[in-house]
Amino acid sequence: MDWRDLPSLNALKAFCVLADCGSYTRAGAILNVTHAAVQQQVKALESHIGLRLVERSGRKLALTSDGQQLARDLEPAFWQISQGVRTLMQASRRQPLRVTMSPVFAVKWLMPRLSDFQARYPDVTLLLNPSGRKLDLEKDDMDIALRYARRDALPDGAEFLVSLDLAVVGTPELIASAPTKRPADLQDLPWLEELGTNEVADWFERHGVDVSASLTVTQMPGNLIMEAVMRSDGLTYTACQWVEEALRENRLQALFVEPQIGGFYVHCRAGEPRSAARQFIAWLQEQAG
Amino acid sequence: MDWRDLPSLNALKAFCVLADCGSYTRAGAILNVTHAAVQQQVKALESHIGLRLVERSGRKLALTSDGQQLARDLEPAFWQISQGVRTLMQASRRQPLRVTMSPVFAVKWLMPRLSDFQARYPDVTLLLNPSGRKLDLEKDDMDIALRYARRDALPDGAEFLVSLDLAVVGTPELIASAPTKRPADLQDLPWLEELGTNEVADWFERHGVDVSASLTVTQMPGNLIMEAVMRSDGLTYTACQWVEEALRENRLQALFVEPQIGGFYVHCRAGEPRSAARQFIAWLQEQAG
DNA sequence: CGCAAATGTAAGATTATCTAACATATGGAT
DNA sequence: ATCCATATGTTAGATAATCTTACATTTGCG
Repeated sequence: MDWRDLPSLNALKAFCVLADCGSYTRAGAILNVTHAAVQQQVKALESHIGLRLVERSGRKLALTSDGQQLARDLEPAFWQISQGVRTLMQASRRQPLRVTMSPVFAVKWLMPRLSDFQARYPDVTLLLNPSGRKLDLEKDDMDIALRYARRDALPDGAEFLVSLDLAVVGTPELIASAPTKRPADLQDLPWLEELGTNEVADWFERHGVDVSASLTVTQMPGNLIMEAVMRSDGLTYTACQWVEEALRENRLQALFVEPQIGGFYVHCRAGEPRSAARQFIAWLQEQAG
Repeated sequence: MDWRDLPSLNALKAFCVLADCGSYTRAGAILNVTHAAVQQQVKALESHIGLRLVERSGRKLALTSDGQQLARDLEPAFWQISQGVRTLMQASRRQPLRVTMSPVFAVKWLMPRLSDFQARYPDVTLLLNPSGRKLDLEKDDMDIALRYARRDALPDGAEFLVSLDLAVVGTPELIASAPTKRPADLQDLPWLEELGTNEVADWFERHGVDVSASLTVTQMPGNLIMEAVMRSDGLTYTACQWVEEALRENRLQALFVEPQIGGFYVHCRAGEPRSAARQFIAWLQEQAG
């Protein structure tokens, strides 16, 4: 295959359209360019090949016999290319964009805004996967992940989205039931944390408290924790933003607030080519910023 | 046919070559560009289609199933295009370049230089047609004409080549046989001119001589004229350059020399696309200049 | 482990391509 | 016939696509 002295493929395309419709002006309209562009392309093609392909007779154009022969070869070839590309593009459009995130982020931040996205990009189908488990983009076949991280530990390639103030949260009653001046004071109170995580012990460690001593931590599914906290079953460590309303109404209190210590970032699978992914990420950033 | 959202054909070409050879670096070499160019084109194509087409596993590349499907469509299409173009280009190369000119120009100017052209462009076949008749480029199917014109009457689109000094020419014997001070003196001498032309009468008219009175003009084929002039059969009107040697050796004399009054120009058929034509014309200009 | 040989990325340079503006040509309407 | 609407043809300069350069990253091999 002699790829090197192939003429400009755009010129071939222009000629093929011209052959189809028999007019520079109309061919230009079809290709969304001016007649002059088509005419220059065709001229360049004639010059590359070394034969006249088009002839003028009056106001009409006609292909020379060489031009007709070339058009006979080009038309099916371009048709085949067009079909092949179209098939893949349709397949691509049918695939929804798969997004994974923690359930609390889905409920508190993403879902309330989602109707705006769907109004602006009605063609994009989102497939949300709220999951406590941190899914792997490649292995679990996800396109985009929205995850929590501390500010100082953003993974590579992540784009920061929403800043969060983390704090220890409990009912005023529970907090009043014991001293809460220093972090160490809290180790005698009951704690609740998400199944499979180690947030509470980490928190004490970061605050210089040795928790090798007794520490009552009950693990439960994330969606049940706030209910239990509200019943004064224990303290938990969470973002003030997720319990904003309860804090405002004094149904909950926040202790040892760490402002903007971390937040949610967006992570996109490497090399994701779909424009829908770019659109969704840009929309997330707009909503966040 | 949806010509408008076809992806960049160059990107498709790059992908097709990549699919062929399985390496950005090699594909770049084949297309005579860097690996980075290929890789950007393929990435742009993935982004246009919205699907990944290529995957890296270690140092090797592999097409995704979508990529394989696309390559299956593209390869025969590009092959067909390539064949169609190649066929026409070969046909074009086989056609010789048809050049018409006056016989004297062929003999005195072109032929002596022709071996230089053929040495430099051995691929170009010239078909020379020396002809007294002024052929029509279109009707007589000629590509290039080399013709005489006065400087002040160059036809449109003509490129001037060689400047000529025109003069009345005759043997010293003939010229000595009568007064030759003023143009009018010459009207009593015998004249020779090319068949079918009117050069002599025109010359007298330009010099303000009324030749409605007797004027002896013998018309004959151009190639016989100089022989007859040498035999003192008459005067003729010609370019000093064509009889340079005879003038130098005083076998002929020139009267009323009009320096640089006209010359030969080259005229190419409108829209001639062959590079051979451009090469020949450039060579003519170089030889002339 | 360090090197060689790939791929990946981004900024800036280079080309190809297009537009705008005007000239020319043609066929039909007045 | 002459004018006008509608084509094509041509060019300089603007715009956009494409490529290169230079560097980073990844991977397999000795």
